Amino acid sequence: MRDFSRSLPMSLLRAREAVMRQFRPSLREHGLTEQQWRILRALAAIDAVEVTELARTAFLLGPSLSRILRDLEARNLIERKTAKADQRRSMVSISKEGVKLMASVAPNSEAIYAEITRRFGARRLAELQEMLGALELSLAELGSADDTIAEG
Amino acid sequence: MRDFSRSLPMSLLRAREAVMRQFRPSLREHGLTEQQWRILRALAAIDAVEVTELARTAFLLGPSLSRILRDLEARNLIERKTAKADQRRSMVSISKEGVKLMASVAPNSEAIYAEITRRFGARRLAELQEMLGALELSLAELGSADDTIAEG
DNA sequence: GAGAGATACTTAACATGTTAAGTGAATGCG
DNA sequence: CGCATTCACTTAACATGTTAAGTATCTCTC
Repeated sequence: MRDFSRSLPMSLLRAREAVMRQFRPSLREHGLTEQQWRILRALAAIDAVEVTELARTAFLLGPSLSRILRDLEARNLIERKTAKADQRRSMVSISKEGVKLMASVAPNSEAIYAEITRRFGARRLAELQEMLGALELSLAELGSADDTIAEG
Repeated sequence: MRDFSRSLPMSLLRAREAVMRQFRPSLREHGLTEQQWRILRALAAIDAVEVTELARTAFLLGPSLSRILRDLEARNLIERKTAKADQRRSMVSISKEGVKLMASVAPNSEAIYAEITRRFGARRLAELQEMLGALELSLAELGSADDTIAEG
């Protein structure tokens, strides 16, 4: 069997960890986890979203998002109100405080991203991202192994 | 601020998830998590290792590994014995049952990996892995942002 | 050879990942 | 209309990620 430390999943895991390792301390100083930060960033880009849509954008599973939203709401970083037309849905938006927090974290975060880009090379980074996107696409058609079996 | 869904961390996260999505169902059928599988694979390649070394190989943090080893030991998939020369260290090895389980999972796992390689292209996959390794390297010098501050 | 410090883990505590089950609100259809 | 189904979440339960603290053992130095 192939040396597993050279397998694609491990390469991806290590690469991602190397990157996140740069950001975590800064986020931590502001009392944010990586996932909470993803949610705030996703919310900052829009007015309000449904939870399901937010899950897709922030790439989180429903249950994780549910818990995190509960906590972020308790910290007054986001706001929630049920949709008028459909009582099942709730519209989530970032609060004033949330915006303020983002503003205090963003500069540092941007600087770190810039340093990573500088070290690895902007062109190379773009190539890498292109390949990652292509990989995702080539597996998306496949669905999960389960789906394949179910469909067969 | 850059659309975060196009950021490097998100690209890496989505790509890895797309890949792992293929493997998880098969592992699940055998009652294994991704991390447990990593440990068994790491152990299969050698006779016995110390916990710390295993953590590095399987890319797991100590506390996670500690818990998982406890569970794998309870399931008789691994064996542990304290080193003679140094009572602090414990040598971990895969058990006969562990080997048997691996043998039952490996074929399917190999097939999935082969399909991924086929879809994405072997050459392209090698290029991607090379870039991921390079990314890791270019950030390794940097250490974590904390270290940098500490050193400055 | 005794005590301070380092080492190799383990435990603890809290946050998230993951799957299954639960809840309340809409929808579709006879 | 009535009611089974679907939908949008939430809760639950268990596994791992992450940092800090704890424990036992070893090492090094005086």
